[in-house]
Amino acid sequence: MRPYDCAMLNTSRDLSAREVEFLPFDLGKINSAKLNTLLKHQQLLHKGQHLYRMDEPCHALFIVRSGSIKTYTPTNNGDEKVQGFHLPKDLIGLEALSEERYSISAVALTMSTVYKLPIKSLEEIYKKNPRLGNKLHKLIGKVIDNNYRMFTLIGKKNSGVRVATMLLNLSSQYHELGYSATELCLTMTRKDIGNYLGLAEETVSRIFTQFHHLGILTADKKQLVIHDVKALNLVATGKST
Amino acid sequence: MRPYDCAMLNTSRDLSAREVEFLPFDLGKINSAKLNTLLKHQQLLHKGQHLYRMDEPCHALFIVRSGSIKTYTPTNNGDEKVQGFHLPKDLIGLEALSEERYSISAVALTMSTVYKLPIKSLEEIYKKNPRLGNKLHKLIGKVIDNNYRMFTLIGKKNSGVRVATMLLNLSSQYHELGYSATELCLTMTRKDIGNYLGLAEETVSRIFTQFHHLGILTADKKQLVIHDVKALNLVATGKST
DNA sequence: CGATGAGTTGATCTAGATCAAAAGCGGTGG
DNA sequence: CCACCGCTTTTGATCTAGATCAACTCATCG
Repeated sequence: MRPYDCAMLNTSRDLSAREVEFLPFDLGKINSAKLNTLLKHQQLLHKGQHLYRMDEPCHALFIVRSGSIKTYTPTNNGDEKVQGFHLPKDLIGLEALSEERYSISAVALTMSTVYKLPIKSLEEIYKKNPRLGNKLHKLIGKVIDNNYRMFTLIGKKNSGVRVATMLLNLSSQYHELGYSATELCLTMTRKDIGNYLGLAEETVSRIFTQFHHLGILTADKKQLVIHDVKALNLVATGKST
Repeated sequence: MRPYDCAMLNTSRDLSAREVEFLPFDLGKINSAKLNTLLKHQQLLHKGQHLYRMDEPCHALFIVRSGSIKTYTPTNNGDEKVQGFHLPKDLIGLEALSEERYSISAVALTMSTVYKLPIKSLEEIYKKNPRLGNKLHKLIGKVIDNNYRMFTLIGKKNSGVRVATMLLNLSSQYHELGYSATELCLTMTRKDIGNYLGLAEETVSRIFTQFHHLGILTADKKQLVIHDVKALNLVATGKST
């Protein structure tokens, strides 16, 4: 299977059948004309370009369509806390619902496109299309559920488990998108990975070489090849030595 | 101001004006009869009793009305990861929206009461009462926003900052509920606090005595008195020595 | 080309974990 | 009422995973 390709995409406003596949909803009865009235516009982001910044007023949520988005909290001292890496089908911006103002920032790690879901249209979705509203709820639940998994990972697990788990998550997410689960492109730096997992970049690097020596994977710069998914799973579940 | 009191509460089905104050919604136009059709039943929990357990099917969200609820993820080895402590007005159970099955467990730390919000009624809320639906969205946003703060706290901050921040959060939450911000009852053990913050219980204990020596607080068993909120804030923001 | 940033590897240090012991304190049952 | 057990908390001593510091190698790029 082909590895994920961040190649250029069509950026027209209307959703084609192919694109609709990429939405995290089971669209069933909803035709794309109807959907277009809810998902207004899509937006193209170049590498390094921000989708939104902390403290900006929030008028919309976003669903990633292609590429890779990093969310992070800037800290007083110029540093940052990486909060997540978001691939196609991911919903982002929920954290802003409470204050109608983004409380974190989102930046494109590669050229990316996102669908814009105006907050005003949420009400309409719930009213006119309860099934879609239900899907949205499930997505919200998934975000929160995933957060709890992260708390366990960062609060209780050692560096090897953290890195292995993160790589497996990436792998399965790519797989669900129809790409290779074993050969993929890390869109983020070692430093970003470390920051996300509560580790130093040197530690991440060491774990990578350690996994390489165990024959589990090969990580050459951004290119990652997983040779032994089973072994990686054993590490992630703490069942390895 | 009186410290939070976990005393016995009336457990009748209908909401009195006094109780309505305790809901996290700005109820404005909504009269309590109408609300009763949405918030079915309330539930009394004794100390140690579970509200729900991981893997159980989920039919409802809950809003804490009184007492103190701990959520946690049981781990394979009989241990657990504490995910949160929930006080009145907190919404819990969102993580179950994605699978219609709870992915964590919730247990009462003191005698508590909760309002039950059946998932089926969510649709109705959005349809018939968009204002209330909007409030629900804000609550969801708040939960997620708070999760990001926790990621930063646990991924980047040292033990002193973690404990100070947690105590200040508790303090301000009690304050918002109309209780003393400086004199409060810790409903959880040191072990729970440590587990929640990614620290050993011994570390939490040491931080408490350290804060005591600095004149910041007195923690005698469950009883906490904050003597110097300003200093505690300095610690929490990393601006202290 | 120089420069700047990403990645790797080695040496050293330290915050906080772990291990150990003891004290306090309910609760229970005879 | 007392003896006992189990749980929580505290404090001290020791250990270690991972941070930090430092040096070097590549790529990429204006």
